Amino acid sequence: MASIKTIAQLAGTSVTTVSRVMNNSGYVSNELRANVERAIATTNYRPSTGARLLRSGKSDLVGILLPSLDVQFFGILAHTMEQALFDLGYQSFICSTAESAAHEARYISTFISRRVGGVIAASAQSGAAHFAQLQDSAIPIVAIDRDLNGLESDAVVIDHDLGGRMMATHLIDLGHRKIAILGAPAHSQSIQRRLAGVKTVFDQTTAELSGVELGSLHNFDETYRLAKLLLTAPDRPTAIIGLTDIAAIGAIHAAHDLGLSVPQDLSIIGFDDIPSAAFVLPRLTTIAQPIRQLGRSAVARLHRLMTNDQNGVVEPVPELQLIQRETTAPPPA
Amino acid sequence: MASIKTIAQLAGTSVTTVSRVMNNSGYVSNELRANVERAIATTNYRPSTGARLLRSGKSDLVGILLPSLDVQFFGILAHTMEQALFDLGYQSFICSTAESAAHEARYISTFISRRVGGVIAASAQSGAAHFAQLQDSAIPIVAIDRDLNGLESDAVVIDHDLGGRMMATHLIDLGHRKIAILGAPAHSQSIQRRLAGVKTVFDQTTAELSGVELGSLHNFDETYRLAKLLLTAPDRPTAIIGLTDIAAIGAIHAAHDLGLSVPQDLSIIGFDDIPSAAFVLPRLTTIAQPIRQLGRSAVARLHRLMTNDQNGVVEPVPELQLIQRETTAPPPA
DNA sequence: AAAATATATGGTATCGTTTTCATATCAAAA
DNA sequence: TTTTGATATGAAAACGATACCATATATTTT
Repeated sequence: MASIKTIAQLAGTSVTTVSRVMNNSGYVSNELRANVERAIATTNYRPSTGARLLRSGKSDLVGILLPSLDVQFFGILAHTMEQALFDLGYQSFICSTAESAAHEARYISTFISRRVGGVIAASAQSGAAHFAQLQDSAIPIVAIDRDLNGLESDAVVIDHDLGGRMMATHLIDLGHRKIAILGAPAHSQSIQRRLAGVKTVFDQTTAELSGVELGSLHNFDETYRLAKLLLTAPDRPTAIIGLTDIAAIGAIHAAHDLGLSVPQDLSIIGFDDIPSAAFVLPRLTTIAQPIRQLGRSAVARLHRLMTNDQNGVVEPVPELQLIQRETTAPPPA
Repeated sequence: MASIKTIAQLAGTSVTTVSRVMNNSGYVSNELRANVERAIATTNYRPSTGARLLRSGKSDLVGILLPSLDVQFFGILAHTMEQALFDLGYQSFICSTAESAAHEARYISTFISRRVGGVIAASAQSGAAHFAQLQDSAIPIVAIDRDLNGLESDAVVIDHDLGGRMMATHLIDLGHRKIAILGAPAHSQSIQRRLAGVKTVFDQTTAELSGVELGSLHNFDETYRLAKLLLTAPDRPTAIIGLTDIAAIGAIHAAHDLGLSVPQDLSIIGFDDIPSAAFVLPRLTTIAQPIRQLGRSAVARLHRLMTNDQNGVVEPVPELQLIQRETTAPPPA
């Protein structure tokens, strides 16, 4: 592989000059500059990031830690953040932990090894021990979607509790009095917060919580199964709150297969507004998380931390929005 | 930041010994090993990947180049490949080009700078000029989903032409004679190949191609609009071939909004089998791409190239499968 | 007892960059 | 004519790690 020495020889000059050409620093005559550029072009030489980092100590790499990429929510998040970082001149190092603590630990180790300049993380793990290492290494961290337990750090998190209240309020306002809750994964911080929000509302009204089913796995099959449980119980609810869109979609299918019409016999509301929410028929009423704004906001915060920029506006945490589509209506008379 | 020297001092030994402890090579007494390990633990020191690479020349980094991550197909692909690479001990450097040639060029430059050991790429661009640079740098490349134009390289690509034939055959076997085609994005290599496959079948039967609409953007709104065009034309087709699931879902919605029942009035078939395909009601009949197998197969090939392993079985290119769900039936009498 | 081998440790060159320092020429200012 | 500053160039040190070489002692084999 060609190195800066190769280029220097080819251009008949010193490595110092080559470095100057590449970094546009100092003085270089037009002649030598041309020679160097020609040499670079013919060898398609690229300076080694490793050596560069080693010498200069400056890193433009940002670690992005997500629980997965095949869940669309995180796919969109990763995509948005990488675009935003790219535009700011950073490189993204995207990692998917597959919800495993071991993977997460290994990746954080890698972040330190690669001397990343900053980290954006949505940790699946409750313990934040690994993240303390980052903090000890003076690497700025921004938490996204869920905050890092017991770690003081910047966090870009939507108000899940409010989201829960919005779902409950919408259904109660429509006249529902027997409402069930369905969600997954039970261990997730955001799920628990939405659940808490929902319960807050119930505590203040006469509406009845007619069942809660929380699955451990966040997928269609699991939520579909639990939805059937909810819908075949005695004194069936007139509405279901899906703590995620996947759960709500599972409920739609369960209702469909049980011969129930949505929203005539049963109202269903979801949370997230993933693309599939608009694809199902009837189209799902849901609370939209501003995923892309969330990502951009996290990037902006990290950028501020990395550049030590004190001034400038603090980006507001993006707001939730009720997207009223076709799966909610007043309860049957 | 702590370096190997810091550890050596702390442990009262030389950098050589520290290196030996970290790499489990050579001889180290239990006492010194313990000292070193203690020093590492207290500083949470991690060896610099850059320096390591510089000295040893060995890279465990694999570049993954994809057109996007917010399209679920690529999200799943990225996720699977990263898991497979992780298990083999590689690090993944996932990049999303946002379908832009400029991004792609910059990323390939980055790959060379970071001295990646190999690349897996689904290029959005037709010109493969950038990839030639990789090849010149002796970096092994595996193309996935679409092959690299004019570049001799290993490719893991499903048989899109066959996929097209499977869709057409299924509908014709059901008795359809007036069939329209809907797809996007028009410039995509895979879309064109599926289209060609469909047409092959039409050339050999009396079935009539009653319309072809190709959008430039691959999203719901665009395909929904085109589907309406197809369905409001005189002599409406009895079936629509969606070249992607998104297109097929657009068609389902168009039919629904036009008061047509699927599959009684109109049959619809898709391609990909993304999760949403099973979420829509009626559930979409489609040709499943074995996305995860595709990813694993690409990783296996790259691994073989990187280790120069000649023996071992060559992974078969994964096969397509017709998933018969609820959107296809014989045409109305 | 001598030779060979296993165990243990450290010094130093080296990888590819950037940075600092040194030096030289030339033009403009004093 | 001497000073000053801009322009131009290169030699050498440094970054953090590994690899090679040298050295020393302990243990085993001849």
